[in-house]
Amino acid sequence: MVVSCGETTRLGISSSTNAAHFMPRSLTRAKSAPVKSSPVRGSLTSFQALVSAWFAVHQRDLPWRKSQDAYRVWISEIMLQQTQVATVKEYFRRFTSELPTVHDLAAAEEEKVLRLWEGLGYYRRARQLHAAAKEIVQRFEGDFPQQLEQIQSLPGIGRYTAGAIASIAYGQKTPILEANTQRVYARLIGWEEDLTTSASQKRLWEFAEDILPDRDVGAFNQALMEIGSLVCTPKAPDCHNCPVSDHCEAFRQKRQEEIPKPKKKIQFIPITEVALVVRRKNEVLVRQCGPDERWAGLWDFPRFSADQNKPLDQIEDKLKQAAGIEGSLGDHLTTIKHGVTKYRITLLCHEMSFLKGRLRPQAGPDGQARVWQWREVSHLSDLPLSTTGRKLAKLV
DNA sequence: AAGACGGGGAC
DNA sequence: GTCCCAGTCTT
Repeated sequence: MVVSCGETTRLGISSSTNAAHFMPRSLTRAKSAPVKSSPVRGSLTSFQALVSAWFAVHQRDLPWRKSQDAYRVWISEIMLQQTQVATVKEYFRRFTSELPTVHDLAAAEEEKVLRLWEGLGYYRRARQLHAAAKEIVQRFEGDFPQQLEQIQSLPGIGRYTAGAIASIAYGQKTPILEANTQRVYARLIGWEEDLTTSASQKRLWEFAEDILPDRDVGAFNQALMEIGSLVCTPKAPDCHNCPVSDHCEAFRQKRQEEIPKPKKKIQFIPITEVALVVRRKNEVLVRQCGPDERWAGLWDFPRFSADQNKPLDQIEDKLKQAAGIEGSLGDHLTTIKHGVTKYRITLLCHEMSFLKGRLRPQAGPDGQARVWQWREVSHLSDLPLSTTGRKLAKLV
């Protein structure tokens, strides 16, 4: 490790190899006030310089890096929550092209916002984004707030996203901590414990704050995430091409594959469901999902949980009870297997022809009676649907 | 502290 | 198949 003159080593003034006695008295520190040791192995300024230099060369060309406009930074950060960069790219382009400003978003119909979000998942993000835009127009007169606390007060914005926006859009010295940086930081400090405990989170946020440079914080934060994404990967991290391997405790111990501890895996629960394409002339029956269920705000075909062994048992009764209409079960269309959080769903899709009855009136998510509706098949493209709903709609 | 919330990329 | 992803919000 190279320590340049004047920098503090990890051992601070207790190091016997530093050049303190060659320096003017004014640059040395009194023993009675020991300096806080560097948060990383070696010197912090060296670490920061290596991170920034690496980023200048290796950063990807991403659509949200073309400007620092707070609105665009915000949209990208929300889209990127639990969602990979590759997936977000095209969604970001389309969304910001259709709704270029916070005013456009605030004024848009929810249906339009959800349609732009369709396929991205975690749809609450889209509804909260929409709600936040309205709040920004009302509370902040259309100007995206700059104070960290105000940013985080917006729906859908937690500590990570607030820190990301404040640093990237406004250059504020605010820390971030997300999937990439949790892994990077845990390795840098050789953190042994499960990352999900509150003690671990506290330590990692503290580290994130301790390493911040005084300038270009937004680039620095993005650089650490980029290193996590491209170099310091969950499996087989590319330590020999890592700009900060000299500063990494896990690498020093050759335990980068063991740190951080793997997350405990979730036990999947297999379930069987039936979706119905209920036809009445050139219309089909659809339903808007309520605010407290999966795909809240999106539309879906009538869908029922079913017994794995006899999934179609009493299916006509289930439809009658839910929607108030009578139908006759028809052909099997397709079977779609998909996962939602901890569930592995086998979805049997069947035709059903309309016989008689009037749709049961029910209050929709906004209080209006439109949970169940007949929709022209040709207009299904206007409705925001879940991914399975869209697959089914394409077959209709 | 744990669970809910989606869908797809990468191996 | 498995693991993981630029998290947030609610129990």
